[in-house]
Amino acid sequence: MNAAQIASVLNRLADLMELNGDNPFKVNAYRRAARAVENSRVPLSSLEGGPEQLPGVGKGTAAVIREIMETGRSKQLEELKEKLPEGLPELMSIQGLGPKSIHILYNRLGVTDVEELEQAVKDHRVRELPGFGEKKEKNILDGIRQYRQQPGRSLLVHALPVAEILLRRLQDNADVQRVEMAGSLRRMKETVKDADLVVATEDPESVAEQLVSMPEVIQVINQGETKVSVLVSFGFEIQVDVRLVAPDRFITALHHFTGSKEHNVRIRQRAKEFGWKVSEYGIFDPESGRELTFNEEEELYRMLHLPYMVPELREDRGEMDRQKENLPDLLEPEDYRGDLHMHTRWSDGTASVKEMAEAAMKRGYEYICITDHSQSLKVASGLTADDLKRQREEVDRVNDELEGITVLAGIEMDILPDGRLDFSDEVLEELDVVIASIHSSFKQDRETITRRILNAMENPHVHMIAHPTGRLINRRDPYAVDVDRIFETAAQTGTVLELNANPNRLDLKDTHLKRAKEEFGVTFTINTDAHSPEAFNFVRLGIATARRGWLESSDVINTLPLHRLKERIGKAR
DNA sequence: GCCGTTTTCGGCCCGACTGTTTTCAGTCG
Repeated sequence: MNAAQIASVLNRLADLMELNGDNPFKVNAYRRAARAVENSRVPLSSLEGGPEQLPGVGKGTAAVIREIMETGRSKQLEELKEKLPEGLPELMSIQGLGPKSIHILYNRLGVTDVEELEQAVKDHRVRELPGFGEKKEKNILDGIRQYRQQPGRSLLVHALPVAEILLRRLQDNADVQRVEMAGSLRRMKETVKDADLVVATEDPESVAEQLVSMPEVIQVINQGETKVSVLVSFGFEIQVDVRLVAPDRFITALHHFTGSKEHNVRIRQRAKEFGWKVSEYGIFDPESGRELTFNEEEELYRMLHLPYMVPELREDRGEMDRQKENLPDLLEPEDYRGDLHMHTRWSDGTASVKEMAEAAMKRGYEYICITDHSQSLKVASGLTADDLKRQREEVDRVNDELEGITVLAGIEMDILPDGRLDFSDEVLEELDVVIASIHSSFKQDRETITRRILNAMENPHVHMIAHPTGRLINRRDPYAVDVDRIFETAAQTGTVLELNANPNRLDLKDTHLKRAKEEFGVTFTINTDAHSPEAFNFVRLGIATARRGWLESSDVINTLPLHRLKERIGKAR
């Protein structure tokens, strides 16, 4: 059991305890313990003095953690699972229903799943319960309908341009003094539920009017003094929440609505240590009655004697417990010197080698690497060893023609279902960069598919593993791969792991990056896997994800000048 | 369940909003 798995058991335990009607503070204690396990800088097994060394872990939760580590199970969890109907946790995802309501519905009406809840509402049995009424019944019905439609979370790559369009429109409004994105969008999470914006204005009414009268608005959900929510359609539907605040409260509101919720909790606890109160309106000193507002977020953090934390770090994944010098000096877009994974018309790309190189030059890259698919990937017109030789000639020609960029010749080679590689060592050693990846037999069991990737990493000619877990966000689960063994072997063999910046992949994801770096010392590469010149733009998402994973410039080989890059990937021993 | 240079007991983050309520509980972000 790794840290993430133990944390997941603790969280599950907290969910069920909550439904069981346990003391909310106890529930919260389990959630805190889960976060502590997940955020621990040292593996649990090497914690001298045991889990109770972690902040928020005491005798009780430590015993549970020990039990999970030793047996892989939790007796408490099994008892709760036994006691509570299977369908109950699902009810938590219905808007407006929380643990208290579900507890009552279950105990008084015997409601155990969504269908029974719907029936109970239709029979008007729910309105008879204490604390419920007619309106609540209607809300529950709406909640069920919404839950079944599941609009789900939007990909960052879709939501970001919408928010940017709205941002520009608001900036053009003379009544708007400042406007910024907030929420998970500003934190650059891989998916977002809605697009949050914060606006500083003296005239909220006029701004609200502008928002609700935009042509893309298909529904006004809420139009109040301080908040406008609209459903817009830009080829896909997304909810946009705009907060309207007085200019002097802009920064505290921006901070509050940027979140995350967990980070905000820690910020408010911190303020309390000084006897202050933090809210979206400012920092309030109950003694003097003074309320502080700010011009920049940096001042807010300084006020709390904290180092400034960029939005990508605000997840309560340890950032609040670090001194300034222990916070990462995050990777910046300017550090990025070249893309090492892309396709051309030789396989399934849309552009030539030269067109890709020219597009890369325009972006100021110092180098790129052409990595078309290998022979076994027939659907993508994979290249044979012979094709590779001819492609190398074309790469050489482009290098002669173009000044200021170096084109490397590589391959994205399939790891075959039986674990063999698609080319012999003799073919591989001719190439500048060898990326290995999986494009078939995704459904293999954990051991088989993990072994497949380990094999590839153990080959001295394989420099990198592309999209190591194979997940497609919202569409396909990761392979059953044991990521910890991948990280461990990557560190041992010097194999570089990819953060694939394709917006559907972002693989490795933020939490993997952080753990692979901190616990295993893995080195990474960020590549777009571009199949066209336009796709180079995705690097922005890759860099944002890397920042969410606490990566610094020195963790990512794409920040190296060419000669040092060559040294780094020359792992043949 | 956890925690303590004001506390080993009595707290545990803040405010808006809604719907159920004559003063508040639950949910949400």
